[in-house]
Amino acid sequence: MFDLFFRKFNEKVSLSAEEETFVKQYLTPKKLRKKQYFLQEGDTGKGICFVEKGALRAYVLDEAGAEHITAFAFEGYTIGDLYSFLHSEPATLNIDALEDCELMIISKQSHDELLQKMPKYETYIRLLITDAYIALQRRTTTMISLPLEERYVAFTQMFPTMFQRVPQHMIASYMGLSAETLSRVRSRLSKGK
Amino acid sequence: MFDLFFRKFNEKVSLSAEEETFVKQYLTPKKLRKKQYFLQEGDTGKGICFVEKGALRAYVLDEAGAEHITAFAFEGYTIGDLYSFLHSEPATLNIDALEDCELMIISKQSHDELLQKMPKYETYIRLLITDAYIALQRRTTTMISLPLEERYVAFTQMFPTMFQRVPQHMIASYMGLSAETLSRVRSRLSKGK
DNA sequence: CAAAAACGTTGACAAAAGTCAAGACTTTTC
DNA sequence: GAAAAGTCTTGACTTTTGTCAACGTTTTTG
Repeated sequence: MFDLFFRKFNEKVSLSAEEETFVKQYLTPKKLRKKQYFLQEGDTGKGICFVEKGALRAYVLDEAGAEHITAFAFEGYTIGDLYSFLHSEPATLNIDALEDCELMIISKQSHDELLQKMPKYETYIRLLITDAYIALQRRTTTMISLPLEERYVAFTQMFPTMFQRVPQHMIASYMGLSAETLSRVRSRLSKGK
Repeated sequence: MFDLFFRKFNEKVSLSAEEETFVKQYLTPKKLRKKQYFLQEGDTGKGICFVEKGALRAYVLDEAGAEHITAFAFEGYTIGDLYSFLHSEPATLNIDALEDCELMIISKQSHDELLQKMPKYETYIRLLITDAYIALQRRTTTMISLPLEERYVAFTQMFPTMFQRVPQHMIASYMGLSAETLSRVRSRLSKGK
């Protein structure tokens, strides 16, 4: 149940069995059925979640009510509304399950206590956020510097999993495109050129 | 000379006078004239820099040789090619001075030593990257979810300084737009919508 | 298993953004 | 202080992308 969480943790900072037991106290497992929300705009205090199994997405709604997907999360990813988590403010993101999920939840209180009591946790978090930041930078750079066709190819290479598990119109949304445009890009790419 | 660096540091983690002296050993001041590079694509081991005074930009070149600005940095900001810094690999970014600059450089070696010897430094870095990540997330969300006019307004509010010190065509580049399009957005906005 | 919902594609058209070129104005540089 | 470089705007035109609608297919769901 906690397998993947500690596998990923140990990849960054190695823990003894005792340390793992200590950290486990602060984690709350949670299951989510497909389409259920982990977080809705306005919620407070829901924590962040590590994905043991399944897939989720985060999205915002614009004034017209259209969804814009800002992130996906699969096994081994961590997802949440980081700003609202850290500042204990209402969420601006919606996060829901694309598949049935098994999650490990870390509450703000657990997070703060772990930071205080366990330097290795701080290191883990630092490395986690650093990786996330670098990935997001790469995504941003791709968005502003590559023409559409190459941007699509770059995304398929960055996130190969994503393209098998997520409907195309959601990938379009994630890329800031209409579903039709993405469909046309794909057909152009497949017809040679 | 080190004033702003420690002011910002203390905003996140407070340091005693002795601790400040300790950290100072690891910092190298550097001045840069306008248009000089701090970093060029392919460089290794140049570190990251804290801006005491002045302004810089980071950009990538596409195959056609066009520049795409990925970031600006002003007083109090930290800028560098984070991935290449942390992994000691050749930079993929170019970073140059938009104005005469006074910088504080942290080398990879200093960074690693400080992380080892000083838990407060690790905390500072964690908080720094967290803030940077949240800001970048906000930028990305703005890019995919807002129509152009509102996106421009959102940027002017996010970075009020930027719009007084940076030529407009660079802001256009940062937003992933042509200079002409940004100029037209501005004229539409000024002529009362 | 049947009905409903979701999904991906395509066509016709409209809207948005990019490109190229010219011109006026400002700042830099020697 | 004159020439050069950089900057911003505008117009005409082209290309890209979005929108709306329709259709066939697959997946969900009761």
